[in-house]
Amino acid sequence: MAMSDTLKAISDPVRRQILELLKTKPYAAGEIAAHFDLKQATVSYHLKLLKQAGLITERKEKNYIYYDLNASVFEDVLTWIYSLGKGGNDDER
Amino acid sequence: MAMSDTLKAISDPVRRQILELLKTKPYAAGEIAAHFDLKQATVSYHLKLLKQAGLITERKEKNYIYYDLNASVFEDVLTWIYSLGKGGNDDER
DNA sequence: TTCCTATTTAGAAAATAATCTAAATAGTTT
DNA sequence: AAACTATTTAGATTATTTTCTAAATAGGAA
Repeated sequence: MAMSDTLKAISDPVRRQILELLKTKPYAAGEIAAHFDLKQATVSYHLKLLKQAGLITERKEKNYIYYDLNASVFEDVLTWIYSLGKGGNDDER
Repeated sequence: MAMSDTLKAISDPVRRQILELLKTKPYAAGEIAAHFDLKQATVSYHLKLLKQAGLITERKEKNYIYYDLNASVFEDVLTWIYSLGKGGNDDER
């Protein structure tokens, strides 16, 4: 649940795409899997990592499991990145 | 050199610590290695990845190689993270 | 030139991560 | 209950990453 998990989670392109998909609305696991050329079990594995990192939440409905984005977890990452912006570098914003 | 490389680079705790070290001033490869319980060759490998990601620059002086932080590369990452902050989430800032 | 010192590169080994197949779980519908 | 649908879990396999040892490079000092 620490920043370390967040960064690990978003270091994988598949997981980033999942987050981007969930940007607009929640999707069921199967719907998410349909977007990738991967087995459902594999996507389920990625969802588990995202969930562990706190980047998504799940909600059961019927026999579906809907996943939703939780971008608030990025706060620590943003803080860390900004902390690296010292006053000596040539061309940062 | 894309965001993908940046995120891969900072997904490793050793590399994050290296960046934190370089926050204040440039250090020679050997000085950086001294901060870790790892072989110099291993640290050199991490420096190579950070360099490839554009997160550090190098400058030769005598037979030392000084590494310096380049945090400007984070711009894309910040943009991506912010793009995930849609208007529907409960508690983001 | 020969000897140091700093660092990287090459290649192998160890550790971790991503993917697949097959089986298990769980809730729905009939 | 039995059959169906959605999804996860277990275990094996493959791929990628991290680390190490040993050798190579390169520049400075004797």
